Amino acid sequence: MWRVNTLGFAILGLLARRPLSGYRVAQLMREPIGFFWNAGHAQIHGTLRKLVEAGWAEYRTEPGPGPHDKKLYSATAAGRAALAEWAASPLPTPQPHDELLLRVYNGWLADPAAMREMLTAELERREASLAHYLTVRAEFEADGTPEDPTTQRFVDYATVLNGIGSERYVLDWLRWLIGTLRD
Amino acid sequence: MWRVNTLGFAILGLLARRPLSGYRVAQLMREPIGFFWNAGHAQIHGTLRKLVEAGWAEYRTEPGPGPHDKKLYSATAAGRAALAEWAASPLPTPQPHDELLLRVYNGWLADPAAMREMLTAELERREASLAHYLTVRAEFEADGTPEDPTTQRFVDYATVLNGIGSERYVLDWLRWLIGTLRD
DNA sequence: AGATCCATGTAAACCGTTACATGATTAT
DNA sequence: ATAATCATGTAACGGTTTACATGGATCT
Repeated sequence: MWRVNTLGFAILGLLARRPLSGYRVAQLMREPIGFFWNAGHAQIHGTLRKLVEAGWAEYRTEPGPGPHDKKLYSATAAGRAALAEWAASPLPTPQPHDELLLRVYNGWLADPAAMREMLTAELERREASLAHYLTVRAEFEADGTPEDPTTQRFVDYATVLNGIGSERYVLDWLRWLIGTLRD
Repeated sequence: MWRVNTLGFAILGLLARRPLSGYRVAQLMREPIGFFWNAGHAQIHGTLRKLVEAGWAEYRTEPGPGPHDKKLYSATAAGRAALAEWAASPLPTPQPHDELLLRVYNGWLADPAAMREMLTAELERREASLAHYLTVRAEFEADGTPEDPTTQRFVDYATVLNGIGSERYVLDWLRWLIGTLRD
């Protein structure tokens, strides 16, 4: 039987919250989840099939638009239990892939003006991202700061706070770096 | 001809600094580069072969221990030029894969005590990592803070500062999160 | 004597991206 | 009329991991 991979748990985490079509999973994989995980629809459909084979998800069919039926997936009790155990199990050592740092590491060879341009574009992208996180945080706090770590609302809030911290430190670092590239 | 991927540039960045065997590349891919990129030796040998085919790297053979000859790779002039251009070219939108955040996102289902344990282990790992970065920074600054962005010494320093900032914000966030899991 | 380091390679399996393929419903 | 959205799938290719395979030199 298939050894469920991290993407499997990412998808199961969405199905554990509410039943979804593969198409909706792909959307959520862009918008709230996209800040820490992502996958395209081709990969998602295959993984959903494997989750069903593993007995961790099930679906009911509805007549959908287009040539294929719509499938509404949800997590089974076994799937939820496996997800709950996985969430708190020891983390594997991370294998980072940060292209920005790789660019900077090789930046001593590059034209400083071109480097400054690339970094400024990245700065602007991340300023927009921070602004978005701050809006979301404000919406959370307007309804009362979440406090119970066993609620969906709390964990959503926690990931947003992480996003804010993450963008803030990179922005500081980028501003310092761009400053060293002044002529 | 092969479209050089990000790993190709990661390896080329090491070869642009000094000639290396594939084995040494694999070592460096763990230790200083491992904080922002990584790959196993199987992938590295294949990519080195492709870099040579592309005319961006070359090697001279030396009798090595074991059944195969040792190959000392270095970047060609064309390779260096391509690397310099790539370093400052626009960044693709990043596709994050952060398992820690995925765990937290599903943590509402998990046992809070188990969650606290996993997060505490991660906290300790990252405290050690921060301590390491701080030592490296102190060594840099003892010899005078690097200031010229067109030197290897400066870009190495810049990546270490990034590491410090990155670990510090996650540590703050982890301490807050673990605090909410007190019983 | 045994473990670790240096050193390179192949093969199979799996993961991930891109392109191709179809087609109804709804909004502009 | 045209575009976007909803909806699912396959095929080909390329990237990544894991296991297998070999063997000298050096350290404990």
